[in-house]
Amino acid sequence: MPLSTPTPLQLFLNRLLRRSPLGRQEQEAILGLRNRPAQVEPRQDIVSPGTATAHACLVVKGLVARFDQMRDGKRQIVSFYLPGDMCDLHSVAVSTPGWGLEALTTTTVLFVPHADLAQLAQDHSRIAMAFWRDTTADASILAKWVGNLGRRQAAPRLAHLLCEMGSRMEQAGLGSKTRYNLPATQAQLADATGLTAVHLNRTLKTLAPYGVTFRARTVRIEDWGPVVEVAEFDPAYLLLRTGEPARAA
Amino acid sequence: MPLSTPTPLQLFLNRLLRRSPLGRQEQEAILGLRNRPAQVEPRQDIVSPGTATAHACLVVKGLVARFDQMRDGKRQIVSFYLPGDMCDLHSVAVSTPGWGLEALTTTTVLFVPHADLAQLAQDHSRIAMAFWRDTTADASILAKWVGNLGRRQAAPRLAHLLCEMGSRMEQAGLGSKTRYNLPATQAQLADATGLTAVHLNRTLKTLAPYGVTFRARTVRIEDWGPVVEVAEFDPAYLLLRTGEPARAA
DNA sequence: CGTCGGTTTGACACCGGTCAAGTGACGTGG
DNA sequence: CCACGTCACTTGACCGGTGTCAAACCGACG
Repeated sequence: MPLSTPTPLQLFLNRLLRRSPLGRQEQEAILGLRNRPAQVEPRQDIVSPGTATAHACLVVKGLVARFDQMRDGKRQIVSFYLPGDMCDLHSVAVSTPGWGLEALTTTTVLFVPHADLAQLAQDHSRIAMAFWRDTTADASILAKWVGNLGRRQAAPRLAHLLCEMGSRMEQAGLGSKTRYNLPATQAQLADATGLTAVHLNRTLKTLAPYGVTFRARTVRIEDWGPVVEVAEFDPAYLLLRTGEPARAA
Repeated sequence: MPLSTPTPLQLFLNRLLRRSPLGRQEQEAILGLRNRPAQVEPRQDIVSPGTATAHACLVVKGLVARFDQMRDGKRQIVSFYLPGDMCDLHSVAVSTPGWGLEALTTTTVLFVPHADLAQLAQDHSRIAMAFWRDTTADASILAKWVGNLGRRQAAPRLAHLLCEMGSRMEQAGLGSKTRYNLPATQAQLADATGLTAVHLNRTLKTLAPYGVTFRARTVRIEDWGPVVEVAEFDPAYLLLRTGEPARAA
């Protein structure tokens, strides 16, 4: 439990603790991580495609997207990062060029040196495991997206994304899964669902009868059940712990 | 370098060594992993969707696919595993139900207990890092697939997959990237590319002018360059080390 | 010779892309 | 306070890429 106002690194620690038990000493090591805060304006690339970095990037406030860019400039958003998420944690294990990171809204981030994270993982096996788990959770979401893009039509596809973001938002303490702020444009949601902006707009309307609306950057889902139904959404892949955060022995 | 006939676990070790340095002791620990071999027939599920397992699954011979299944029975293949690949390494970090594993051809696998792998990671920080890297490489491929499915048309999409499989086959020592055995049916390739079997067949034909053929389960690419071009294929995301395997200090 | 799984082909329907125009909210500068 | 530009969203008409359905083909194997 965070005692006072949560520092940015607390957010990250909390996320880890949701899935992995960590001792007091390990928790302090994480909270003591060196870092450099930065503010990024909407539509600005935090990391341009093809650039290697020496820092992971913790989202503190706002919304960040990782994307793959085609030769003709088309973008496919490959994952969203919410406050508390560490964007490039996997790049501690492997420096990963080839993807870009874009701030979708005014965003506050913390840059944390890869080297420090790697050192932590080396010194504390439980932290190593926690990082690995965290990366695995991201990978699990990626796998689901592959299924979503490959085998679902526009409406269930979008519905699935909105269910996912709702669940993640709620779990991050940023709203309820049936009503949350999603600071993205329709064009960006299109980039995430593999649709065009025009068709995303139309698809959004076909979801209206189900009580799904997206206005003023706010997603509202009147009735969770039916939407989950069309989306075939099963949150298991998010690997959320439902109960208390895991505790160290 | 494997000295004598490579044991199955050697395959796995080699794969790890391609990306991570490991000392003699660590290498021996991996080679000494408890395991249970098994043979699986084509089209048979190694792990049914929704089942949790206590074992990771090392492919020794053949081809395995991880897939996501929709309510109506449609499948989306989410990743392919070649000999030497550990199918569910990530599930050591998090037990991941929700996906199935299917043998595409007659396949030999080795089941390795999660617990033993976890123990190894706990005892050897370099092994932990190696596992993490390995998982990260898989995740990188997943991310690329998201881009591929979301923003490319059938022909470049399929071409991209064939380039990827070629590169991976070659690197696993199972052929050359321009000519390799891919023991999958067209329907299964369709499941991987998010197409229907019918359209996959047609798409295959549109690639013929580029010198791409798939007959008798063998992919042939007459001229690598132009195909890479239409596919927009850049192998960086495979995170292959081009030079010597990394060595421990 | 018959069966079966996999592949190939054709005709047709439909989902989603493309292009283009129009609306509405908001901020800026006159 | 209004004129204007910008950006996101909306709508319509049309087109093309894929899906669907159904039949035929083919090679492997009994």
